[in-house]
Amino acid sequence: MTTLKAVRGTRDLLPPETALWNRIEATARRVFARYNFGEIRTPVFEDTSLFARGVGEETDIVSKEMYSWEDRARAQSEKSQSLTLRPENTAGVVRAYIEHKLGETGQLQKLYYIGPQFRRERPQKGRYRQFSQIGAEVIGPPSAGSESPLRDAEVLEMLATLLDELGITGWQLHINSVGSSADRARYNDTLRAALVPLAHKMCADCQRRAVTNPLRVLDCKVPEDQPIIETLPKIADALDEDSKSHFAAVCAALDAASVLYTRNPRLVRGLDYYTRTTFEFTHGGLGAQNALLGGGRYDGLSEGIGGPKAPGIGFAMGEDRLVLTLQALNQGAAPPQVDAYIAPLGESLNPAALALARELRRAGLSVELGDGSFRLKKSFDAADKAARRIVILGEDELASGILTVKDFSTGIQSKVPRAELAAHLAQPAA
RNA sequence: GCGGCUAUAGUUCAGCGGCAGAACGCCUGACUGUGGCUCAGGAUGUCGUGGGUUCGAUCCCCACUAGCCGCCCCA
Repeated sequence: MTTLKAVRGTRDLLPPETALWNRIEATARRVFARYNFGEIRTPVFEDTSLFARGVGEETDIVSKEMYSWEDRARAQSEKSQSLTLRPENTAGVVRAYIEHKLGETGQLQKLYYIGPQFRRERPQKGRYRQFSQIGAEVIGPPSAGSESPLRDAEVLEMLATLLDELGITGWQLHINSVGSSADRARYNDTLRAALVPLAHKMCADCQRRAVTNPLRVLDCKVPEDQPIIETLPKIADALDEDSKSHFAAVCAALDAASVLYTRNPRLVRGLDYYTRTTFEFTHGGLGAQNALLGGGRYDGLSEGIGGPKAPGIGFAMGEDRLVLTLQALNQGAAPPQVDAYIAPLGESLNPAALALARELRRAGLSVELGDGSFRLKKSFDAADKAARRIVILGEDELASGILTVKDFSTGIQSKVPRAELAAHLAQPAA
């Protein structure tokens, strides 16, 4: 019989790494709360058409990376339905915004989520088929200020703060504006036309991109192509006046808040719904997956899936990549040390050891419980790895109520009355 | 989906067409209630899975699976 394994592109997270995941999530929740975001939890699967209409039929995500299946009809009268594991969470959040008529509140909605997403891609380090994203959306009717460049800048400033508080040093923020969807379509045509006489001088990938996806030519990393790319029309020149001034206002607000960024006129994102501001936080040391998070404004998404006008801006950060980055920065989780390790001497002391452990744990201490069958030497060995102090519980200690405690950091051994034990163990190690 | 590299002990990895190896970790003892250092001893395992070549395959060949790197694309 073949042994079962986690399926391709999925994996188990084990201690102590899970402690790092919890720290990241706790930090994100703490920062989001300071900016008055509330948590939203949407279903892990949705109607397939939500993603087809929201993310874009022609995107790679929708055309070849979704986990979709036909949910069978239970009765003759019931139609079967195509369902899909969510490949990203923005479409689900906007669907919920529409479904619950959150626009009718007249208030700006500030929502964050943390959870698994699914894409059927070739797995690589930092790219899994089930991956976790931490994201947030600011969305609402225009009267609530949802189109204001201040919202863009606030989200970016929040992200800079979040990365700082996570302990990620050396991040870079790249921002750009892709304009309205009309601007974008017009620029796409301009670029395609401009590439016609140039493409044959470029790399094979670019020759293909020039036809299939001209915007991607801007991302080319081949050194020989760079001079040609420099001569191509800039998207900034294709923007209408509103988009230009909006982008200028975003930059001005970032300057005022001293958030460092780079204007990157080549930054184009892969999802169809992005308009105006797009951005990406990157970090070296992630290989080809150098993006920690990405996002942008999506002023037409709600209407695109049948909702009211509800401009918004949001981002999604790859939690797996935050973990990799923090580990690379030597901020991975160390095995935890409990306050005390209780070593009963002899199996007859085991019941008394449990009673003592219960007493200490109820006092709020973290306690590891050994076993009376261990020789004391073995208990010391285990205790030294797991705990700051060892508490020895033998016949003498049980009878006298005076316990033997040794502090591993100082090597000092002392006798502590049971009534004072919890307080003694609560003291920080010397 | 395409191309390249890889798969051997719990972990990181050597290795060779003829008995399966090291380091670290683990277990036992020296030391009957005292860890870290030291010393002595011990167990590590379907050599990824299936087929082929061969007297004989962990090694060579093929397929599959998985991981890593790159491409596409993206968090």
